[in-house]
Amino acid sequence: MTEAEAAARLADLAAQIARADRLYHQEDAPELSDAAYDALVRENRELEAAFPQLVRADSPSRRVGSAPAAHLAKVAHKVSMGSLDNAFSAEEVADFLGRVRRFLKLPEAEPVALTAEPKIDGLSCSLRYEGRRLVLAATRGDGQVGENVTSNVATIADIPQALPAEAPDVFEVRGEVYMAKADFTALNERLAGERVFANPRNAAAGSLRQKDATVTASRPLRFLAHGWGETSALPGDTQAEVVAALRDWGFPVSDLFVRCATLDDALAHYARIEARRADLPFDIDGVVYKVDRLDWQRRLGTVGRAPRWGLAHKFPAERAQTTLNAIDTQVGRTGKITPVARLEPVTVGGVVVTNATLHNADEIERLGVRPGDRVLLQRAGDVIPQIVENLTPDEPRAPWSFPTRCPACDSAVAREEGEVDYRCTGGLICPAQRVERLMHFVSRRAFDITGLGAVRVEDFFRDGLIESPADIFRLRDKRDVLLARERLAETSVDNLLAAIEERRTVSLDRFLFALGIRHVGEVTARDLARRYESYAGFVAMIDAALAVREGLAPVLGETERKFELRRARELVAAVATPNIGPEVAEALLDFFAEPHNRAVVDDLAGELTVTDVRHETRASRVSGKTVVFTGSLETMSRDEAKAQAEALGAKVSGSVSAKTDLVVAGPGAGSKLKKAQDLGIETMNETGWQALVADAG
DNA sequence: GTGCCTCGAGTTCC
DNA sequence: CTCGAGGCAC
Repeated sequence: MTEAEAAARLADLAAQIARADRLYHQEDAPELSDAAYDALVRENRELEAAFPQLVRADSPSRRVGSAPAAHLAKVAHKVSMGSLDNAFSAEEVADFLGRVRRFLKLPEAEPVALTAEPKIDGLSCSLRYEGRRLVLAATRGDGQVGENVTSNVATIADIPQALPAEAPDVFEVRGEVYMAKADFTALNERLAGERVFANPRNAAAGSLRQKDATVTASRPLRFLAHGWGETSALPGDTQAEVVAALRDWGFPVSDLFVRCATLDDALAHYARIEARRADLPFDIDGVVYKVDRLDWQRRLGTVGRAPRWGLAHKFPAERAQTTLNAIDTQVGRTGKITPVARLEPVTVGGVVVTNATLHNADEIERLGVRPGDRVLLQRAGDVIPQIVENLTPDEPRAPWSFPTRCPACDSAVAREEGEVDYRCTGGLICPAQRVERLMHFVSRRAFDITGLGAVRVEDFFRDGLIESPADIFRLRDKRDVLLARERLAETSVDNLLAAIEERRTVSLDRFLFALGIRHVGEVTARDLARRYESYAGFVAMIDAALAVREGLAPVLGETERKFELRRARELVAAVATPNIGPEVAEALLDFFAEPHNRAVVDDLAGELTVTDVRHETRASRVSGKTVVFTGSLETMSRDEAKAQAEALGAKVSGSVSAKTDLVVAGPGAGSKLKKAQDLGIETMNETGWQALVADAG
């Protein structure tokens, strides 16, 4: 190869790799397989080795973080890695403590000790030790599935490769991988000129998630332990004891970690940490509190993605001023019209912000903003940009008015009685809504089809390749049409089709969530799936409920209000699923009553295998039974009792009927206990219930 | 009827 | 992440 040919090839490679990086990171639509990507990177490296004088300023090899994380293997966490709820004021911290007390039903005199430590701005990492040897390191990822960074972590000096003999057989240490401020500055100087990292957090993330661990080794990464995941045994009964054990085993832990006996102590520690913030060798964005007693942590459990026993008390967000250039609107999958602020680009908290949501018309009115105004911006929770205040002095100007026509389909825009949002009335004909629904369908929490990101869904929809979800599963018949498309090579087409085939079998909960029925999100879809277990069972319920709804008519002498109440009650009874009330029941039935939706769902189901969902529970003598709690519970809250019952496979009901199997009665139980006794239903007190739970393990 | 808690839906940047 | 609002306990 001549030098001229090599130079041309290097230019070509730089462009291809940059494009692949951009597609992967920003558009979520990779066109190259991992192997193809690696081949490009390898060829680039070899050419540069042969012609060192030709190394380009924009060479992929000189770019920081050039190996995208896509190329790291995925690992499922045994115990999910959640995030913490945030608080921004002392009041919110007090609220948190109040919630803890209420959940645990603690007497007022009982103190709740908290641990407090700085919240380091790095990236969470889980280190799994088996037989006291480090066997796996993983990033947090989405909390359920992270990336395998074992070989990278092996290069971090702070992280022990082995635990001492007294450590348990299985132990997952969790903590933060970070880069010290001074090391970050030095690294950027060393990388001089080329694409430098914006902040230590990005530097740490970019350095850890390298395919080539020798790159990680050259980066000054550090680690601080603050928790744990799966463990075969725990070296203590409190957070503070376990953290002390982690330190004894050789893990760095924060020297600002303290145990606080009271709320005031914890807040004082927050103030102390905040005062020292600038002098600390690493970036922090707040203080983390945890309930010290581990038995309480276990009882408090987790809700959604965050444990009830922990809280991140964040420092006030950084703010910046900028100009509001325009207010645009966009249409969501439900037709909601959302106003978005287009801003003069400005740096806030280390990133350049150009857009910010304005949520709704009320928010715009509250802020009194119009295009041209100066506004104060912050990144809420250091992530989502938010307009805090309008800085343009009040002067009489025409207020910004909400569009009356949908920006996508020109249908009328309407605001329902008592609702804040304006919605496009175009429904099924609005292309924006159709595309958004398709995007929801393929999104990670729904069908999770890799290679079918926002950009491609939009392209395919526009060109008529995909009009409804079922069309996605018929793309395999259009392989030649796909191949004929620009920028879609054979490998990408086959990768995409393979990804689609992988999802041809789907669990009922994901299936229901993916349909995008109003008010039916992930949790509600799971409730429905657990209740009906199979697709056939679910459809049977829908048909029966639709028949009930058809048959509803006011009876003679019934007032409209009474009729509405009866209608709501009967629909809720027909759907018969926990946490589904009148509003969701109505939305569900509205969806299936629409013939077009029904056709779309039937068509889709015909392409798929929908697998049954069974609620995984521990076997116990209340599995499959209906339990009612009545009276007051003394050692636990109702929520906790309910959670226990559900974990044992029981259904919790609020009232006693012939279908009830067990009534757990505390002091002050009245009519429900009496009714249970009259019906000959088994009853027990709280101690009996605890024994039953303990029996199940 | 009221108030709490949780969920759903929409959003930003890399 | 934030907001509004649905569901349910009190």
